[in-house]
Amino acid sequence: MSASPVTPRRLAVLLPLPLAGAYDYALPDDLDLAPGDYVRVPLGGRTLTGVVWGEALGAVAPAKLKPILARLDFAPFPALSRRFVDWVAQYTLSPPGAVLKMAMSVPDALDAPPDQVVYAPAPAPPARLAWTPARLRVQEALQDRPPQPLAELARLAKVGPGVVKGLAEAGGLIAQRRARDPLPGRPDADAPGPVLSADQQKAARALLASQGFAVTLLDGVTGSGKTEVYFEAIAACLRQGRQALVLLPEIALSAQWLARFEARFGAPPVVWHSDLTHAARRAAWRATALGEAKVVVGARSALFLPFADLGLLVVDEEHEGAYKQEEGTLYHARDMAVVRARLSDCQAVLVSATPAIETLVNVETGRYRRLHLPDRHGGALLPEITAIDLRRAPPERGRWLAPPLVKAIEDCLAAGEQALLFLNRRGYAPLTLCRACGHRLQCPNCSAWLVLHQRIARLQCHHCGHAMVPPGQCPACQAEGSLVACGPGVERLAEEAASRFPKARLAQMTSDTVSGPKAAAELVRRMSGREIDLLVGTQIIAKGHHFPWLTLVGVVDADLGLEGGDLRAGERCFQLLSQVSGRAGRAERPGRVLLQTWMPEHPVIAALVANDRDRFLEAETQARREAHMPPFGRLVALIVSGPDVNAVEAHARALARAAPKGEGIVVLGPAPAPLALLRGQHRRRLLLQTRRDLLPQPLVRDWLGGCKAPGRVRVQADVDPYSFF
DNA sequence: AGCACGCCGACT
DNA sequence: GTCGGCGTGCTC
Repeated sequence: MSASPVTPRRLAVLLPLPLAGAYDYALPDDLDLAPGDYVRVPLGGRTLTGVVWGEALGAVAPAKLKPILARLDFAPFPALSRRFVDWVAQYTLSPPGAVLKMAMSVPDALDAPPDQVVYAPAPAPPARLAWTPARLRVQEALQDRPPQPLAELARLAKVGPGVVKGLAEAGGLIAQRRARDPLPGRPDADAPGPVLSADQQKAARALLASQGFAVTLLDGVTGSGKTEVYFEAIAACLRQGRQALVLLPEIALSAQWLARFEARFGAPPVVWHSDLTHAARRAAWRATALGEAKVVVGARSALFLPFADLGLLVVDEEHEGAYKQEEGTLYHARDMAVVRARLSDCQAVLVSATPAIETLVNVETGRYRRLHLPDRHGGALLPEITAIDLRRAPPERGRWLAPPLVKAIEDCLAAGEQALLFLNRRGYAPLTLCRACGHRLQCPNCSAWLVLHQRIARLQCHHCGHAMVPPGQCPACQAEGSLVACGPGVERLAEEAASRFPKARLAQMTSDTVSGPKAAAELVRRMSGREIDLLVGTQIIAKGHHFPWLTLVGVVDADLGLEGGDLRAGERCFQLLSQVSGRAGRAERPGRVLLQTWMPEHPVIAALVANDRDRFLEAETQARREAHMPPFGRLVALIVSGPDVNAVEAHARALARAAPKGEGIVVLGPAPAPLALLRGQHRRRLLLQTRRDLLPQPLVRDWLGGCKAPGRVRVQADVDPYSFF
């Protein structure tokens, strides 16, 4: 008779996988573990790294239980980060492991970093070594420098990496190993920075007065110097020895922001975004987890870094739609940043010239505090905004610039100043149709038209990336040469501008022509240096660049964002056009903005022209209040998708029949989602609308739990949907 | 997320 | 008659 088996101690381990929850593992006697410890555990046939999440749930049969294999020697996953992961998971209705995966996004970050290989000149190179010109340049580059890593040495010597490797193999260089470089400098809170205006100082003092959790909206027009104000909050955080996080919507394009940061703090921050090299990601992740990174600036995913001691969060351009993650775990980084600040008991600063309605309502109800920077720093004037009524002054046929705008550009260029034309539409033409039969070229995988990109001679779908060479004949009626491009995109606009203003130096700026931070910085440099007279571009020119000689902004289709009937269409359009308008006249030269519109009386256009943001926002807020729309009510969208239309439709109807009912609960749909076909998936949408004081998550959990989807149908819940796609 | 198990087409 | 396509389901 053997002794009765001792029940092993169990722990819950969360794995960075979209599993329903943490899994239980047996704790071997020789391991001493605490919540937060990184551990290696078996799962299926493989071994994975997870995080000890707490005591086991104990529901799993003992026979299934596997042992924890080892503890990893690294700073534990912080308790606050664990609470944050759990909070985000329950709020967004996503598996906690999927949220943990965002926090553990660098697979080998926990291993000791490998040594760096650097090259030094060999003290006694072989006599018969062939000293080619390239090899001599390598030798020269090392003349009065310490040993260099491969890529850096090749760059300095202006040779390919192969030359360096070849020279090392031939015995001309010796490879040495050394610990990887620590971070490049530390931001210094007391470095001599720019002098603040009286308004800026007042706002900065108010920011610094706050202790513990608080949310502050830093509200001021473009150019009012908000960045320098929150830099002072960062300085205060640095003096306390804590870490600060700044979220930017488009980190890849923010060279100007980085330059300002370095000018204030004397060293760069740690940056975090999806385009980092693996080594840089890993270094940034480790430095953040170990508390060495004092200031991190990043895109929304930086929110999930395992900060050792986070003492401040800043969300710049807080109204930006880019903060809403639209794939995988659906979350809004601005809202989650506020949650993260509450967990850290620290301050969150939301920054915008055109705050989101949600944020302004939080100010009105006293949940957030507002600091207002009224004037443009340096006394520059706000631009004068005028609508051009296209019904009264239409452009000629086949042209898109109305006569008053053409005249304004001519005057601007004649005065030696710069102009900007804004059209938020990539490519040459948004629609191609057959003159003979009326057939429209549509994407085979999505319910969207194919957009003609003439520069690369392709028809492209902007939703799934499908591309084809423009056909010579109509695919429907085979008529030869009958296809015509309808409507303007930036490429076509640039074509018209080139023919109307042949002497102007013209440049295009779209996500198609500007591929990455270097190209963007180069274009900004040419614009600043007045090597460009007329810039034509989409969204990306709206971002906070400062061009002193830019005095005219022409918005070619101000109505573009207003169609679609989406909840936030008006607000988004107002924000975008305000931002674009803010490009004009930021120095001593006053700016002008001309908006081409078919509906000058529309509230959005009227508010822009009257420069009356508050009136617009009040009207918009009132409309939301009356419709019980966010932030006066809560929304959860359910997207039902799958390859088979009938199965999708049937399950969407089944969900509608099983919808939660009750006071303050409304379920709309199913309706075809705005893109009823996306990447070959048919989509239907349901919308749950609840009163603000009702939590929709438990309702949705029960709803979906009691209405299982058949195999080939997926249901994705989107809490607080932002765009309605 | 990976990996295995499981039913229908073109090959030795 | 088998090799293999990836659809479905499980992993403590």
